[in-house]
Amino acid sequence: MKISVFDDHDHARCIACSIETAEARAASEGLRLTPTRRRVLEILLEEHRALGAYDILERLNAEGKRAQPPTAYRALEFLTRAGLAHRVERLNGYVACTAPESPHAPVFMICRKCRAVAEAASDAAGAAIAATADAVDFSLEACVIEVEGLCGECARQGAV
Amino acid sequence: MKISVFDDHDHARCIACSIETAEARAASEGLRLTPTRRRVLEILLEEHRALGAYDILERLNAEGKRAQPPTAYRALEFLTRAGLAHRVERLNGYVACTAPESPHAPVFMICRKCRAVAEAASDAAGAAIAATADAVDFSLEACVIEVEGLCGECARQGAV
DNA sequence: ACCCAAAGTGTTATAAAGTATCAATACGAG
DNA sequence: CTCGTATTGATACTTTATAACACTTTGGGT
Repeated sequence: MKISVFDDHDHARCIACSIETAEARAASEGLRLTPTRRRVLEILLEEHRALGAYDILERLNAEGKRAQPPTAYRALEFLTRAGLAHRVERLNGYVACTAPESPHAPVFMICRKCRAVAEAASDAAGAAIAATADAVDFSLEACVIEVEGLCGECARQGAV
Repeated sequence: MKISVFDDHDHARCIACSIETAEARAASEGLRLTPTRRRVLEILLEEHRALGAYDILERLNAEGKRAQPPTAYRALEFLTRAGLAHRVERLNGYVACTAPESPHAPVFMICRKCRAVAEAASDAAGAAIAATADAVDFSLEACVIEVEGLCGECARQGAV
């Protein structure tokens, strides 16, 4: 298995596909993918990196808006609730979801050198954690798994 | 298995034991457990809850100090590097480590009602995540696993 | 005992991240 | 059309975190 985010891939297609899914979801589930929300999703999709709310804000404002912090936070909250984006706790940032069709407990792989963030899935990890929660009588509602290290590319380049 | 943090337990002993371990580690590994650092560890040990740096600061200053933010952050950084405390990303907070003897990849169970934070361990989850990282050619260095939900007590009380 | 370098602390200032509030507006079900 | 709800705009503020620099303590070498 290779994880495309860390390598070259058809990024235009990657974006188009996500937007398409978002629109389909919006149509079928009554979500309101307003212009700002849609634009924020596009901005997130432009990079496989976590962007902070203020990064988003900067980019919105570079396009002529006069947006204030709540604008970014509201759009990001909408997107995360809709499963179209995820918050990366470790980075106080957000990434577009790369598998918005299906609900899932994502595992993020954060390269500390190139800052790329890849979304993987690990049913085994999810199951193990569910079992642990169960064993200690804890009723699990949400799960954050974030891994930090080096992506293959950076590791081969002998990153410090 | 029961997780003591969510239930009654001999907390005084729990604190004493951790401080003792910290001192032993300091002696054997050349760590400098200075008065402020030690006091911060004690403060963290007082509750099985995540405290923010500014909570710590407040408590230090309630005791007559005139500490500024960097004082708290420095002590917390020392403690986390030494493995005596952990940062809980989800809460922007810190908890004392409940198993400071051995290095480990902790799993935090965060009760969203009573705010208690329990530290569990799941070798299976760690192994699954390591396998996932390996599969995508990612070289893992650190791993954050944080679970949110309800502890048994709060769940039984019919928490919302 | 004395000096030095490294580690630790105090202090000031500021950056970065996130939220409360309220007025104005757009939207869509009836 | 119109009423109620969701969304947006705008102002101000809180919380979290760090940079920078001077000063102090500590422990090893001589």
